[in-house]
Amino acid sequence: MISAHFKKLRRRISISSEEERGIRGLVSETRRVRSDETVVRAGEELSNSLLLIDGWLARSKDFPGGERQVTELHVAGDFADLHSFTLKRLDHDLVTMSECTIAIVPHERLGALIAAHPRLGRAYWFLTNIDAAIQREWALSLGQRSALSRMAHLFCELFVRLEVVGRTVANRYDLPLTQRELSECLGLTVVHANRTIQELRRRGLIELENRQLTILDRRGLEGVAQFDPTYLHLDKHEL
Amino acid sequence: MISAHFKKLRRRISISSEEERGIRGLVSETRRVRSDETVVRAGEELSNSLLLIDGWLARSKDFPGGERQVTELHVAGDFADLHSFTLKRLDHDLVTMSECTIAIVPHERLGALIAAHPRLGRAYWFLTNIDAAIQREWALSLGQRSALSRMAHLFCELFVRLEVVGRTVANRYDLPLTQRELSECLGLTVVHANRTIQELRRRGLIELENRQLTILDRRGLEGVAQFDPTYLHLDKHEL
DNA sequence: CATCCGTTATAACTTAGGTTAACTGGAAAG
DNA sequence: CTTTCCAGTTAACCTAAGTTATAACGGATG
Repeated sequence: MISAHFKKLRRRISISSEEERGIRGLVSETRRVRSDETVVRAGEELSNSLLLIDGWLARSKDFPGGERQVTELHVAGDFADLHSFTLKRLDHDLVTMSECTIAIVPHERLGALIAAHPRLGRAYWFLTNIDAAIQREWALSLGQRSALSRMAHLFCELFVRLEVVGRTVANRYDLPLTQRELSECLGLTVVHANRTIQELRRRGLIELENRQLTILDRRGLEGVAQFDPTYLHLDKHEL
Repeated sequence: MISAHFKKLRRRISISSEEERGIRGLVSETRRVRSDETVVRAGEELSNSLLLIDGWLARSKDFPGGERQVTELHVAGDFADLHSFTLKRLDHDLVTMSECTIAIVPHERLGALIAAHPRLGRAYWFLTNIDAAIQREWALSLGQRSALSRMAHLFCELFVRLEVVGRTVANRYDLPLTQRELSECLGLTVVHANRTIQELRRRGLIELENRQLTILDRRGLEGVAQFDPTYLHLDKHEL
C-alpha cells in the first residue's frame, strides 16, 4: 500500500523492520479523491498529514487575478504536507492533479512514532528538507532559466523522482498534467507553455501525448535543462 | 550574544529557562567574516550549522554563465543552514552579504540538545519549515509578480523579519545589499533592478540611500507587493 | 446525434524586462 | 592630487514571453 513511500525512504536511509512496522502503523485511513479537488486549504488548522499512495498532488497558491503558482508537485510515496506536522497551518493549498489515493496520517501518531524512534524524527525532518531543496531548484528555474530550459528541467526532475518509486517504464512516465497546469508550475502562460512543448518536440527531445511523456533524448533534455540531480539527495545517507 | 535568535524563537513558541540554557550551550565558537566571502560551498560535508549573530548571509546558486540566484536571505537570529543538520551537504552556497558575526553550532551538540529536549527538535524542524515557506513565497514572486511587486515584496518581508529581532528603527532598516545583489534575489538584471527602485522612489513608497531603506508608505508598499505575512508564521504556536 | 466545454494548437500583435554601452560620483589607493 | 574602481544611473535598442483571438479536436452530457 505505502510501498512507494518505503522505496523513497530506503533510497536515502536504512529502515529497520521494527521502524518499518512503526511507519506502517501511521496510516489511520485511506481516501480516494477525484481530480481537481482542493484537499487542504491554506490556513485551515490541521491534525493530519497526507501520504500520497497514488496520483498527483500540487502545492499551489492562488492570486487575486485568478493566476496560480504551483510551488511543488507530489507523486506516489510523497508526504504532501509533512510540514503541517510542525506548522499546523499551511500557507498554500493542496490540490489533486489527477484521481488520487491518499493515506491519512494523524499528527498524534507521527508524534508517537518519533518519540519511540527518534531516528525517524530526523528521517522525516530530512524529507521536508528535500522538499525545500526541490523548491529552491524551482526558484532557480523561475529566476534564471528560459521557458525551454524550465520545462525540460521539470520533465527531468519528475523522471528521476518517479523512477525512485518505480513509476517509470523505460524512458516514459504518466504525466497527468494539462498544459495549463504545467504553465502554472513554470510561471508561464498556457500559450507559451504550448510553444515550449512544441519546441522540445521539434528538437526531438520528448514526445508527449495522451498524458504520457517519453524522453527521446535524455542527454539532450538534461543538457537544455542544465539538470543536476544532486539537489534531490538520492544517495545513501547516515542519520 | 544570540539574543536575536531567542527573539525569533520566542515570537513563535515558548522556551523554558532550562531549554534556554541548552540552546545557549549550542555555540562552540564565534567567527567574524568579511563581506563577500563564501562561508559554505555547495556539496561540502558539514558537521556544523551556522547561527547568524549579526550581518547578512545569502543562500545562492551559481549558474554556468556567471549569473547567480539567491534563494533566501538571512539576518541576525537565523540559522542559515539548519537544514545541513539532516542533509549533511547543501545544494547551494552560503555567502556573506556584509561583514558577519557567525556562531558555530556543531551538529553533535544539536543532536544532544534534541535528545535531551525533544520539544526543541520540533522547534528547529519548525524553523526549517518556515525557511521553506519563505522560499515558497519567493517562488511566487519569481513566477507571478512583476518586477515592481517583487521588489516591494522583498522590502516588506525583510522589514517584518528584522522587526521581529529588533533590527528596525521606526520605518527604517539597514539594507547592506547592492543593487546587483538585490537583482540576484529577484531574478532581474541590475539595470532593471535600478529602474524598479527608481519607480518605487518616484511613487513615494520608499527611500534608499547609504544602505538604509526607509519605508515611506507601508500600506502603499504592501499594496503593490500584495504582501500578506501569514507565510512567516509569526503567531504563537503550540508544539 | 447535437451541443457543450476543456484542451491543444496557431497566428498577430504588444510589452516587460534584457542587453549593451556610456556617464557620474564617491571612496580607496598610490 | 590623480588614478582606479565600483555602485548607481540613464538611454537606445532588442527579444522572450504575454495577450488576444480563433479554430480544431474529443470526450462528456442531454
